[in-house]
Amino acid sequence: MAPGVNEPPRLLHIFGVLKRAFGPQHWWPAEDGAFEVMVGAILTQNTAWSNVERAISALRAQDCLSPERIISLEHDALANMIRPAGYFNVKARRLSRFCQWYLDKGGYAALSEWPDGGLREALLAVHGVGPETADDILLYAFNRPVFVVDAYTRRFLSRLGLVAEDIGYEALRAFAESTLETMPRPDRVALYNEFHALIVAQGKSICRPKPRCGECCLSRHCPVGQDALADG
DNA sequence: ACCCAGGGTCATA
DNA sequence: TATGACCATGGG
Repeated sequence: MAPGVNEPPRLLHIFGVLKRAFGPQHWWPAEDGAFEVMVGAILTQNTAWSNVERAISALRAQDCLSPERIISLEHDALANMIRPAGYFNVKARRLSRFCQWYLDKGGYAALSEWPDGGLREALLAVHGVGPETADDILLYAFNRPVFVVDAYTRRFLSRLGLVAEDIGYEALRAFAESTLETMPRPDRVALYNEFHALIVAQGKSICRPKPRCGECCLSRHCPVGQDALADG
């Protein structure tokens, strides 16, 4: 059987198992602005979300949660505000560059007109925006049908035996997306949104004691994994 | 004290 | 092309 064939039911079944186990995640809900989502996507690079929340709160408290304000700040001022998110010198530069690009391109309304692929290429061309950050922004800020791949996703799907442990980012993304391509676009956006959040939720809860043990996380020792692996 | 987190870039071989 | 170093805070 060719790779990918007959995978949609399996992935959809896994999605159902995760949803029943962890419930709705409501990540980056519409009430938060799209710009805040983008800031969060950059600040959360290799960083716990609880730390990112402190940084975003600090930005909001100083009325600096806008691209105009951010590019107007001195490096040290911005770095100090986002200090709790870690890598503050690196991320201050990345935030500034991103905001400059964002304004240069005309802001959210203008960028919303861009096609999926063109927007993704443009995001990846911004210094400090890699594949996952770009896809976070595409999915959660621009509602584009992109399956976000992160360390949890690779661990999760490889331990289920669906992909190789060392599969590359684009290959894994293509795998996850191609298997669900027949679904209507708005449904895919909603599904990818919740799917990624649920994978992170299971990764945090089940992997907590020994994240890299290779035996927890939906392998044979995990009850959720047994459900997910069962034929649905 | 140690390990990890919703990564990405850059230098080196 | 493929590793390794580096960035840095806060929680378990």
